[in-house]
Amino acid sequence: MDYSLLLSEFRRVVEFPDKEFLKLTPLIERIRVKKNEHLLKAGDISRKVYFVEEGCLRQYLINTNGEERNIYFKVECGWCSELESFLNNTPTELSIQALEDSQLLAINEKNWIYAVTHIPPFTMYFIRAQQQTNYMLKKRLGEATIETPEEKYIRFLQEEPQLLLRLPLFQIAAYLGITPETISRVRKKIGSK
Amino acid sequence: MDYSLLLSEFRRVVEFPDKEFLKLTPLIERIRVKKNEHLLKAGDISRKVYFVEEGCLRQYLINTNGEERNIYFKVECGWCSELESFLNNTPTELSIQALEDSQLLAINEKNWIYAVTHIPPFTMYFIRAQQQTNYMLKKRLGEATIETPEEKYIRFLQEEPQLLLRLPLFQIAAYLGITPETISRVRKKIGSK
DNA sequence: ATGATTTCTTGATTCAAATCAAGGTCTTTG
DNA sequence: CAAAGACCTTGATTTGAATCAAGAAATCAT
Repeated sequence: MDYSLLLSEFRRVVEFPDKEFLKLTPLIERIRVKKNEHLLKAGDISRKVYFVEEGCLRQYLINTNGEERNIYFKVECGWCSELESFLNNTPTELSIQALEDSQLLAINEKNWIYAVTHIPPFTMYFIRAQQQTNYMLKKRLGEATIETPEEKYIRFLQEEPQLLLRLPLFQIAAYLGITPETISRVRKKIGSK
Repeated sequence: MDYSLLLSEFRRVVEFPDKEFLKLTPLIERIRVKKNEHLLKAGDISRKVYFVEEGCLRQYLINTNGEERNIYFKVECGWCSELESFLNNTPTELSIQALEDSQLLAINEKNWIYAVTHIPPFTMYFIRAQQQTNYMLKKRLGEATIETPEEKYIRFLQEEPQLLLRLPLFQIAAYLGITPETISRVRKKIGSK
């Protein structure tokens, strides 16, 4: 079994000795999911933390009208989970779905708790990664209601251009909180794909 | 020095033996800030993590037009910080300001890193608290662009009614991402304060 | 390849919330 | 207490994005 992608992601952020990593790998399973398959649905209790080796996941909110908003997309080297549900054993309101056929690493609840309490570099990696997510979410929350559709799309082009190439427009629209029609018009206006 | 509020907050979430807590208290300082004073301004590098003993802080985003959006308010027993800036030594885009005269506990960078690497219950508390914030932010990010002003205000009344009593309306408006005029009209419509 | 389905663009129209404006209420403070 | 300033409400108007609708382009499956 090759876990080099995971290890390199850890080492991007913290020091992670081989010895500690060997304690972690037995706690991991590798799974494959098909495009459109759900890993977590609103109302379910989350049982696993996922690391994307290949493919793309989205976490999203759906309202009573069936309208959806994507919270984020996670591609290679991204983590996707709903720890709040996982740790408190409560149903989540946020769903997780594969947008491409994907290969994932998964850690279950018991193993995750073991890792975070017994493998210090994992703990520190986790705190740092959480923190980055946190800051990103705070910024995006502010931007969500202060920026115009044009500003949102231009920011997206600058910050996450690679997603444009692999996702359909309506998914990006549901991420930016605007309609596909509006994006189409912004594109025309700014003369950009 | 009395740190009972902090200790009770820890114990709300995790087990926290007195022995461990005594390792933490020497790392803390108590500070007072006046209403409207800034603890962190966009462009600054964050140096401390704050725990609110009394008063109210807000973290907010400001754009080039001077428009503001409040990310959240933190009152008694809340934590307010920008760890991302703090840990990476990079300027933050999110400011922190006192909205009332406030009494805070503060932990500086060196001490925070010591605590999170040497005081396990602090580490676990921190991970759990981060996680809660994370989930709250994800949900609010989805809601920010899917809910109507009326839905936002009603949710606010249900979830955080105590804030209504201590904050001016325009701060709440900047939190919900709508104008004070719109809130006024929603109030009239739903016949509620 | 070809038809079927999905996705994207463009145009016309509607509508909800922002903006602009003014007056009223509440709070602070000298 | 009076005056100033801050805050909130209400009304009139504007406007930007959503919605509705249709057709074009791209992708997928057989």
